[in-house]
Amino acid sequence: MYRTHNCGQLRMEHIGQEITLSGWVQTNRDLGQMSFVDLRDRYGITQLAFNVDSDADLHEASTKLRREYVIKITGTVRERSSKNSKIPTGNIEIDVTSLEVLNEAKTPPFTIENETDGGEELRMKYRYLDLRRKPIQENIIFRSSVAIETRKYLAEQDFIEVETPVLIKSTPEGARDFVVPSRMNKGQFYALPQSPQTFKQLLMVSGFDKYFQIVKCFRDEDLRADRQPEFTQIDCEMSFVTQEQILQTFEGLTKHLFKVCMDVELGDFPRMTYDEALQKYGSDKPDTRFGMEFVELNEVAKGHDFPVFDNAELVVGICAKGQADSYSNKDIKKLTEWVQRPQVGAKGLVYIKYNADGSFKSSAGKFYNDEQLAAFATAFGAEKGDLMLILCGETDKVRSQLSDLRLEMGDRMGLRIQGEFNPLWVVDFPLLEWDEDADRFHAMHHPFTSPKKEDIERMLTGDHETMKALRADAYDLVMNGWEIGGGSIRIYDRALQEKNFKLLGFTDEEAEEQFGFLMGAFEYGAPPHGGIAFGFDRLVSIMKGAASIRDFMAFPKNNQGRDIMIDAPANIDQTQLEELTLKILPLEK
RNA sequence: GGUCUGGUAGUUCAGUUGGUUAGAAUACCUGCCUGUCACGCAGGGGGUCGCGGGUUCGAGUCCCGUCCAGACCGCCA
Repeated sequence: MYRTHNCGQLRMEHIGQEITLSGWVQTNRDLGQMSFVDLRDRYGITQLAFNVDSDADLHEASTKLRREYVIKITGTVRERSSKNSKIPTGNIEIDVTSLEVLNEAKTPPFTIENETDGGEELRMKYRYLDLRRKPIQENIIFRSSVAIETRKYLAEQDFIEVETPVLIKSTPEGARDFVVPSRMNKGQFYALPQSPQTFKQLLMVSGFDKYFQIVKCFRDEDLRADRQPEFTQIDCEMSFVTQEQILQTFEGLTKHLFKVCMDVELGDFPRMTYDEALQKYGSDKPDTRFGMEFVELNEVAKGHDFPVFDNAELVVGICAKGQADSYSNKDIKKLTEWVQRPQVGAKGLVYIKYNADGSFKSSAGKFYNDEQLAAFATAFGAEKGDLMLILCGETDKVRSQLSDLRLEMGDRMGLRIQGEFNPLWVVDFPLLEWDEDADRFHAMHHPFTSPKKEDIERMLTGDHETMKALRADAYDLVMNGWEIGGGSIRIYDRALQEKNFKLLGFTDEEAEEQFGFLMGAFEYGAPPHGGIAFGFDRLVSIMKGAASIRDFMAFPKNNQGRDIMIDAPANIDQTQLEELTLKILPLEK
């Protein structure tokens, strides 16, 4: 037998018992006549004690133990003479009577400790060693608990978990597909799903009523800290439901997960329309842990011969409470340069300081007297000591730029507090988005999203401008500035789906070829239905306050989409290529 | 496709205006040490300064190219 207990288990109540433990050597402290070895497994660390007086050979053997050796020991639990309050097993130690080295280990390339000295790349190459580290193990174990609780919660609500296929068909809409060549059907390709969207809708047609799946999805796009080419979704679909019922169900799931996995009680989630989110925060995924809401200033700003404002479509700003004194001219200059970086892209930044003595100072002071600057302050609701920051330009662009600035100021002012969770539902998304470059509409959510009931008639008959104004029962769950998930009420009528494809630039033939199976299914009694999908990796990392999802995936890929541990992707040999009737073209230089 | 930052000992990093034999910490090895728990003390080994080219009497340092990594923009219905 390898073990009677694990390394995190033994306490004072076990004193006197003979036990067997197996695990990894964390450290070895050799004091000459005696030595202490920390034995580690995923449950904890237990101290092993060896003494030359009780067994000289055994003590000698213990000094030969190196980091990460796998050993098995038998011994007696005894009280420590000097206790260690830092670890749960710190009151006891094992008086070892037998020691077996199960496997030796090379010196690891980085230290396997909570605070490792290893860099990102090295840790990824030796991910199996990185995963021995407690913080990473805790992340993976936490992820598992969230998955298990999700299944429990949804199963209790009569959801059925159905696996949908991974080898499916490529469609040009949306993200790039990963494709898989077919050997039996030469020259043809499967695609890996970007989501199980059409299959879950077909399951609704089949009458499964409430479906969920914790499922891998694939997108062949560039990576980010929060974006991986393969990722996991909690994917759901329900029949005979309203948007309200879906929101209730998944607000319930979210609250349950925070309660059970985090012991955090979330209050009811506020609702905000898409338009309101953009107007107040310049983003459809606002971080509502802090206010600093946008104030639109066209009325006070325009008509004072300040051409920058006069020529702008929208003048809009934020008020940074109490920051007037914190920003010198030099700081303002730096902040201006910050908003002018290409990532933000603002042309400039206008500030108004409402000084403690009641005076005003502004970069636009030439154009506005104190009374007019006071009108700005009134619009902002600013008080003495506040710093007003104003951008202007095209509405869409300036909102996005000010959103970046707002988040930056939130960071600087310490308003984006770790461990605070502010969820909200953003609702009433537009159905379609006009793409100037492609000269056609894009689906804001996806092409299966239904317009709101009251908009259906307008969609079937309306003109171009009408289409831009169509709203959908589409919704996102947002938390702390991150989109956790999104969904919609779907189209379940063939004619409406055909109309939608047409608006999105599909010919009838393309629509039939790519999604004929779905529209065909709509003709055989499709129920009204809708659903939602949560980004599981993101949800888990947000719950733990981490920015990167990689630490919550056992084996993530790097920036270039490579798995540097197994060195994938890789070439395949000529035989495989021939079997698949594939030929690799020379790479362009 | 683009922007920025970085690449020096096993590892994390420092390295001044271009100038002697490239350093620190940690890890590793050896010795000493009977209550350590980031044990301590003494000693030791360890370097293609990512790679290629150039400037120079002389390059870790400057220039050009290239590779790799990370963050971001584009992209992600």
